[in-house]
Amino acid sequence: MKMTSEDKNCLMNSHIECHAVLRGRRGIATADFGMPLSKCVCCQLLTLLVFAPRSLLIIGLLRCSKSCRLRWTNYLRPGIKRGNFTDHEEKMIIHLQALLGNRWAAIASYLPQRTDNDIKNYWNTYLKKKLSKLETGLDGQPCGRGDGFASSQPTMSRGQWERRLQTDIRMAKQALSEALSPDQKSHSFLADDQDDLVMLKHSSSSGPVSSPKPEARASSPPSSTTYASSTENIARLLKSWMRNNPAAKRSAKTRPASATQSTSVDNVGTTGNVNDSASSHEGITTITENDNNNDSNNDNNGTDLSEAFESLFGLESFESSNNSDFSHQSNVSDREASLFQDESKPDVLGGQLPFSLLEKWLFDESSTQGKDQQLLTDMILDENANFF
DNA sequence: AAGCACCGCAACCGCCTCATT
DNA sequence: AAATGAGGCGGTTGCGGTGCT
Repeated sequence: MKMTSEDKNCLMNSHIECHAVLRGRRGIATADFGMPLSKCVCCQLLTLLVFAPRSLLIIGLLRCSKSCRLRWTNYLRPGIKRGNFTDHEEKMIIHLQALLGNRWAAIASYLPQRTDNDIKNYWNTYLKKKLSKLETGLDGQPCGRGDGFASSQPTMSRGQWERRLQTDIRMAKQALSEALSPDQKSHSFLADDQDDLVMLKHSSSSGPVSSPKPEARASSPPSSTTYASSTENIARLLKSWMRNNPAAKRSAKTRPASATQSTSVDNVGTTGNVNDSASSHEGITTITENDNNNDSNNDNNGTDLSEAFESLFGLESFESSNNSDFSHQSNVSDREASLFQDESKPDVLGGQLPFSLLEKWLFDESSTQGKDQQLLTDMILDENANFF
């Protein structure tokens, strides 16, 4: 029932804002902190605060701890930015939504000043309509990514849809073959890629969770692999980007080498047939040494992939920089967890978020080198090319 | 000015997972 | 191992503001 000094500081720092916001809104009041029974220093509203570990309960205001926490995280927490989404943020949301589906918390983790609720609202009230308008387009024909990215399939006959799908697969196959030809990737991997790229292209508002035509992805296991597929997409595409971006490579290589080994999410296929030796957890796979060898045998992919993931994990490292003495073993599981499962919010109090590799990858549109990246950009943006 | 429709967004709800007892 | 509670998350609701007629 004790309040840490950090909690106090957070609440204190936001007190004025809290008060301004809360006053007159459903009778919630802020209070003078530290005293079980106190008055708000501004409005003198009598408020009883009981602080519990990681939560606060405002008695007498008919607020449960859950409500209070929610309000804090979504509204009162210092550093939160509301409204006025920038173009950059808008693009981030659109791209990430296409990749991750409606995993707002995950998306929000890449937009440190935004809450998942805010992003969700923005998507539902604005972006979805905007994209929907776009896709129904000038010619009045749906262009295929519903609900924003439109599973507008209902307006498309099955035959049309299948033809389109086949075209997409062909295109993806060709592009991937070109992109991956130096690597001599295995056939199964390639097939998996095609699948995912098609999924990317057709992902709907509910994202990969509800592929427009489940039967078209007959090789896919049930929905449990959905997120795996998404993170895998990011991993794979990041890998490509890393391979074609020397600057990114250099950046990745500046990180401690101990963390570069034996981490990958590259092998949880939607088909689930890529690496039997891999163990997965919520779509996150810890690749075995054998798998790593396989990767490293394929050109320098293993190294690059590790670097890519190290960089990805670096997204979280700023958040837990004081945990940098993790053992190698704990690095693997912890980092995976923090990246794809925990998806915890970066500490917005702690200062500037470094421009993440993922962001760079998402927006490095000016770069023309590398077919992979071009492919990626094309795949994601082609149908929204005129959108921005 | 009044009525209405629409929109944005904070809050709520229910489900799930995880930690603790 | 089972029960319980807290937190996280995504979907939905409803209130208040705004613009139009």
